[in-house]
Amino acid sequence: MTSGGETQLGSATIGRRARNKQDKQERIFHAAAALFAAHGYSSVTTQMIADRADVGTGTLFRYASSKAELLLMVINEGMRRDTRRGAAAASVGASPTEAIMALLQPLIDVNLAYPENSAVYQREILFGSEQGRYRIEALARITELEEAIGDILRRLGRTRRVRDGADLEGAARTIFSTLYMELIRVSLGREHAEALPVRLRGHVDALLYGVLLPP
Amino acid sequence: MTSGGETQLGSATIGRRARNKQDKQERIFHAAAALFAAHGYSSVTTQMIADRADVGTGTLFRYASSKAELLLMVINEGMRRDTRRGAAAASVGASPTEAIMALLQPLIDVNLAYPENSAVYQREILFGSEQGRYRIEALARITELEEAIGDILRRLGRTRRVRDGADLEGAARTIFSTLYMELIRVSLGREHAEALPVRLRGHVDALLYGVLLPP
DNA sequence: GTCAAAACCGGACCGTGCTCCCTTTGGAGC
DNA sequence: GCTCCAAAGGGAGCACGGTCCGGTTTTGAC
Repeated sequence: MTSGGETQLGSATIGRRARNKQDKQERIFHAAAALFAAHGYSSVTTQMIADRADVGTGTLFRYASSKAELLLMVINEGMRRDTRRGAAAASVGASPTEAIMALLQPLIDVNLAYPENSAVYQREILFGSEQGRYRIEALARITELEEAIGDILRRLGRTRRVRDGADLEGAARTIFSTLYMELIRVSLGREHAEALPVRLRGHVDALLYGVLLPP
Repeated sequence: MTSGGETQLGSATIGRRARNKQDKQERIFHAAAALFAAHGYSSVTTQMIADRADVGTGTLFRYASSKAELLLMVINEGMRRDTRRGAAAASVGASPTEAIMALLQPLIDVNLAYPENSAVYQREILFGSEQGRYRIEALARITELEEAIGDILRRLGRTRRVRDGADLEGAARTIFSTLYMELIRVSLGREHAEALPVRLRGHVDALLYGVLLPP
């Protein structure tokens, strides 16, 4: 290398240490993503991930505090990618029900594509250990989703009259809880996936009826 | 022993083997109940339970297929005891909301008394392994609860007129899902327990509005 | 009373997630 | 260029849940 050249281009001020770290982070991410997708959460061991990422197990747990966190890390990334699409679709959605459905589409898609991993994802979001940065990130995203539903309801409240004393926040939460439980039922194979959208629409419509006054 | 005496009184036809079995079952039950109540699920090891029940670990897993099943076994028993009370209260409950609240009281009580164990209970009901007799029993109880709520709604439908095309089954499910999620939130310490009844009533009232016609 | 079959028991053992602690690396100060 | 310390790495090992198999007890037929 020509003297000093490398310090000038690219990530100049980033030292070798930071680069190493980022590199490992990426290796771990890709190893985990590939293995989980190929074999499913329970069939993948942390040893396999460490080997594939070419790091020791000790190192692995320096980048994610548990096996579950590794899954959250991977799925969070996918959700971030797909969520923009959902939000965009929601903003042009004709009916409020459609808008809400559009928002939830990414969650539904993950469910269909990777049922086992998705079930673990839901489980960890609800019951995972308090600390854990990737769980916190997932929770934040969930909260956003809930608020987005609230937004839709509020927007709707400007066209249609809202019932006296109706609690829009509470309604958003009810919708969200219901959808979440339906999602879990499906990802556990206790309900057929095809019927999911229909059921969801039914739930949402009923709730809207309870909140809005007849036109 | 006097000849033949023991075969005549008490559990006559029950052989020594069956009696041993039942005895062990009870020892295991009480050991698990005491330890879980005293230290909380995660701090109890299967070894501790086996020791206290004075059986080997191999034997322990012959009576419950996993540690989680041991917890389900213990809590199911408590629920069975308390649930009658709830159902009785529900049938004399003035408003439908009150009736529903009365039904859920046992679940709420367990939540308050043993938050950690309760969280594990919910988790296992939702995500536990498919087989496992105690989980199946718990699921059955949950289903009963859901149907009891449906009953209350239907009973209500005889006094008040139901909206055209309203889906009472669906509504019962929405209510149940919402309440269940609120319960989980509390048992995870993410919401204050005191506010729970108020929130639940709010959810239920809103949904009833969506299903019923104004009087 | 004898004996074979069946049911049962329990502790040694295994796999897995995760941790502990020693080793290695990176880079700032001189 | 050398020193030195903090930070990152890594792998042997631990704890715990769960299984397996050899030995023992109970049962029922004769």
